[in-house]
Amino acid sequence: MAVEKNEVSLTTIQRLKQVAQSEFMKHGYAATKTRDIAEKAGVNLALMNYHFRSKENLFEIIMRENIDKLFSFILPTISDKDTSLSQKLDLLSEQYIATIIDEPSLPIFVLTEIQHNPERFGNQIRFKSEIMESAYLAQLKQADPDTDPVQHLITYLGILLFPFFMKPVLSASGKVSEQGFKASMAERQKQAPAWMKRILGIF
Amino acid sequence: MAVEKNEVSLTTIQRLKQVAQSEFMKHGYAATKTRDIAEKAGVNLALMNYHFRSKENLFEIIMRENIDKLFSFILPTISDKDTSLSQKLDLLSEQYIATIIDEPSLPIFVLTEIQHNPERFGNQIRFKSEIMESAYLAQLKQADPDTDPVQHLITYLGILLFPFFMKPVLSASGKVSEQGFKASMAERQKQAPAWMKRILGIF
DNA sequence: AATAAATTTAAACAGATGTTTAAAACATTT
DNA sequence: AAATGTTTTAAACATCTGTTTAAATTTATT
Repeated sequence: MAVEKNEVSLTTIQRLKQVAQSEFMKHGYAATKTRDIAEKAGVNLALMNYHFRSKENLFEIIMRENIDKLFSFILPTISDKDTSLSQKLDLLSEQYIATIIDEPSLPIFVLTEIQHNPERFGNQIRFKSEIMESAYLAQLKQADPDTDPVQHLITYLGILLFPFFMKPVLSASGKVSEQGFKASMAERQKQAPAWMKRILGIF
Repeated sequence: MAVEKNEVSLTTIQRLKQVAQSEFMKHGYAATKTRDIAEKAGVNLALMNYHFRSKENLFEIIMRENIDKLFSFILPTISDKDTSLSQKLDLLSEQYIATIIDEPSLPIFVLTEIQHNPERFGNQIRFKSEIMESAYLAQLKQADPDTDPVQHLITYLGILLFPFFMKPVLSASGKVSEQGFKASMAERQKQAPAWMKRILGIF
């Protein structure tokens, strides 16, 4: 009995999760060391296993949250039957870039780890029902009946997310600063919907 | 003296490189074990170090080749001053998708490892001179003077490459087969230039 | 054929790394 | 205050993993 979720244990668990999230994102699962997580969280090494059983289990918890952050959070927007396609494109651009801008390595992290372990994480994306049968997809199909709407969905995701994949390249080549990247993403946030509307031929 | 590059050592080295390439692409650098490479190449463990000095050195060789495969191979196309922007967009779509279709995990692999080790690999992309001063970029600027041409470059790369990033997600969700993916990429190969031309407002 | 060089092998090394153990410290309940 | 449960710690364990060594084998040179 005794404690359910007291102050101390919560902050310990949260510190571990925070540091784990940061380390996993920076180095990927395999290159992240439990000792680094413990050290940077300022807790004893064995505490990680006490609270999370194993590195793998901790990782799975983190992954679940990040997959949600990358895919599931847009479900309300794309499922809304009361907004037009044009409005959805505006909203998606705004929401996606605003969400990812502060965690720019999230997309590449999630997609990399899904690729390294497809059987484990692939099915966590509620792709079939919620996305495939969304109003968004139907509206894409209506706007361009000749093209598989999934292709347009991928294209728009690419327009919104691909710059985050290229960020390390741009940064390392000394071509773009942190400031400059954020500015260019703010600009893209405004232009992306218009670009997609031109592709779809809607105005 | 003696041997320079005889039959046997070449095939051993090539087998090691082939397997290393495949293993690094599947699991990433950190999760790839030297023992796996040796075993799958059918050579003794120590031979890898004899021929390549270290796992890291072998990886760097592989990476150099893959960065070229992802970025440098388009330099002739984008530098050509005798082709129009429209022609370049056609060529890029054709070349990029044809090159990557047989190695679909190449883009995510390269960009992930650049992110994990930006100082080492980031500067290997000849971004400044060859790309920034290319005819392609000038023509993008001319077509849309109000937008940073680098942004259009990134957008088009996203349209062409992002589906490869999504492939594990689509596959794992059981929504798309290997066959289906290739077919959709063939379709995209045809449509992508038209989409980009609509974004740029050229016809 | 004899010698030298290059390649391959089996075995071991050294350090890293995820995890466990057993005890201590701390908090809660009775 | 004693007893019970929870959290934290230091240390050790067991395995994995990149690399090296020294000898054997194969290939090339003279």
